[in-house]
Amino acid sequence: MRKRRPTIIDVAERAGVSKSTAARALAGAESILDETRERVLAAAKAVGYERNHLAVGMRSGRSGMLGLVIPDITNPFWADVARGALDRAAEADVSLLVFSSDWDPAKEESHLRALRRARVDGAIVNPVSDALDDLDKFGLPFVLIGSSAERFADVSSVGSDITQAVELGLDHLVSKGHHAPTLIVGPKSRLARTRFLNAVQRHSIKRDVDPAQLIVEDGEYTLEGGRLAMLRLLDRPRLGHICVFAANDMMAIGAMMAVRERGLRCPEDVSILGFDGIPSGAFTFPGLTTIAKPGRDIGARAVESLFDEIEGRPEHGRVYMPCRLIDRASLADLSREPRKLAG
Amino acid sequence: MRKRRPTIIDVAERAGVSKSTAARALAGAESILDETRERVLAAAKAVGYERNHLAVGMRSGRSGMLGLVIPDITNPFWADVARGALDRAAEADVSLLVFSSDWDPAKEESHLRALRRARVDGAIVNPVSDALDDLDKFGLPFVLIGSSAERFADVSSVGSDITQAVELGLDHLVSKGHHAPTLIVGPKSRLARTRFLNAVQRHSIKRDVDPAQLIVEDGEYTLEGGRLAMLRLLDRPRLGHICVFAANDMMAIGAMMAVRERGLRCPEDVSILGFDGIPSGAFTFPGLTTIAKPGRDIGARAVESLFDEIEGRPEHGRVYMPCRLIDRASLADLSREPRKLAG
DNA sequence: ATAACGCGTGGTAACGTTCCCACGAAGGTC
DNA sequence: GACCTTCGTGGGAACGTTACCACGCGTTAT
Repeated sequence: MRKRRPTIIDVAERAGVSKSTAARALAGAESILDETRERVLAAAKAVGYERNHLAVGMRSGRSGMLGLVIPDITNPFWADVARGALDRAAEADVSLLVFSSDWDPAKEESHLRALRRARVDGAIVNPVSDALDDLDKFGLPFVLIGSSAERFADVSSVGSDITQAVELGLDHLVSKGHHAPTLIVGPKSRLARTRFLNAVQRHSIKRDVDPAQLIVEDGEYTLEGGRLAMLRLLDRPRLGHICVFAANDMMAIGAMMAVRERGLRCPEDVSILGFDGIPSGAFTFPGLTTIAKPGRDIGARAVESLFDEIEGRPEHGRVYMPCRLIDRASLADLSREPRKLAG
Repeated sequence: MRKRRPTIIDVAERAGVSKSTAARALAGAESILDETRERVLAAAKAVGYERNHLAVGMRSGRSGMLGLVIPDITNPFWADVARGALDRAAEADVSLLVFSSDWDPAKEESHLRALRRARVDGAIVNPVSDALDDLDKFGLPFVLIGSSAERFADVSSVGSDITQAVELGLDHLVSKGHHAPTLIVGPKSRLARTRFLNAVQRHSIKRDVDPAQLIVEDGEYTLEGGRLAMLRLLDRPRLGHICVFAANDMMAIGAMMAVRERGLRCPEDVSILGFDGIPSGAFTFPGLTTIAKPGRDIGARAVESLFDEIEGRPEHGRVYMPCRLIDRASLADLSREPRKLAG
């Protein structure tokens, strides 16, 4: 038997004032007698009053809720993004409605509609569907996350700084004596592949290495995709120590497994650099050296951009957050002890 | 410039009926002329009408939203739980407000209050604070998750079946020739430790092994905790192959690292069985054999129990979901090839 | 002395929905 | 033909909040 929740009218009656006055006191307005305010506040505490956000949202047009639509909360990167968004939202006393789209355009659209029905004040989305080009007509302030956001011209977005990340990785590789890494990248259709490849090529030119001499293997962005790509790579004629820069930690770990499968050793025979910074990289043997995307910061920043968007401060910009290197043990140091090349 | 969203009145006007009739048509009531209904539906589609859930919630007292408060969405187990809850809720066209408590009672309480203000219909919580004993007075239907839920007598809860899980693990150990595993468990204060220990002891007696002869090490539920415990274990006088049953995958992986650190090998010198089923276990070398908790099922089931609770079908039960064994490579098979014991 | 003003407060409408009641027309029963 | 029922529809209230306007009182300026 759940009893009725106290409303502002209950508070007003108990304090012996009108509900307008009670509302003013609760809202902390200034044109009110101190004594009255205190009486109202005391009454509110006494009856256990708690503001009904549904009613507030209805009256003010602001629900105090934000939507978050990401592919899979189970994926460590997206969990990290969610965590950042959650924390930043909680700070601002805003609730987050979370949905997982599973990379399924149909689910994405249905979740977006659910968000609109729930009257969220705005939404943070990792867009999977191209069909969202009518995003501005959707009637919601949006902030997009990820490189796929670049398809949408006029919408704010937050992502990781691929260029900086690749530069960081390549510089680190050079410092360890690896000058022209083999690349394991994603499938042809994906925008992220192009972004990654472009960044590597641009940086290679700066370092005076011909991008054309870079070996590239591709595969799905999965453990198996990385494993298969590595296996193909190991089937090629070899000329000594192999250094692999994978576009994704899962692929990097898959590559590591392929190396072991072939009776080779990492980092002695093959050096591997990953990209993502998933926690699992700390548990592989050897530990995976990788470039970590700032998932948490991205999530937090997305919430902030969304606030701007909602307040009508449309800076409409793309924000790229810097990545950082996690140096573990999957890279051989060829610079110090120039070992004899196997092959 | 965002324009006003169409309301049911806009629909009614366009269809040339009253808003009552429009509401009836939209709700799919039966006492209405087919022709009228179709006219209203067409009008709704034409103006792009979408029901305002805030208003519905306010009128009906049901917001169509559920709360989920878990320690950390970044923790793979909790992410899995969240995913299950998210999917089940989406199926029922219900939205989920997600919060992370970070094992902090203050945050937990503040989030719970936020949930109440948002007028969610119910909440799923992994209780961290003991101070929640006035849970029934809180004014929200609750379903609790995890073994800590047992402190609360009259509240429904969902968790994993520790007894069954331990039995599964112990049986598997026996089938591989390990009869009295060493236990690495959590710190003394934790309820989960007792549950785990009890289950092991009960099952040992059934198998005619004296629980008193079981070696127990404890530590924090972390990588480092497991590593330290294993190190202590390896410092003891050894008598051959060591078999470890860790109460937690992170500890198991930490133990694996300690083994490598001491120049020993897993599974040749030390067998390790984990408990949790986190994805990282697939990437260790060797792959971690472990018992997987059904996080996703737990989340889904919690949502279902919460629906029951809300509908006033208070079965008020504890549900224990079965775990399953993931057999990878961290266990030596002592039964087939009885190897010479090192020591 | 009167007008003008500021302050604290109360009354009321509005947000969008659903539910209950009432009304008119049509059909059936005596 | 007068009554009752059924059906389709319209009118209005209510959910809890906030914004706006108006009122009465005391103070200050003319």
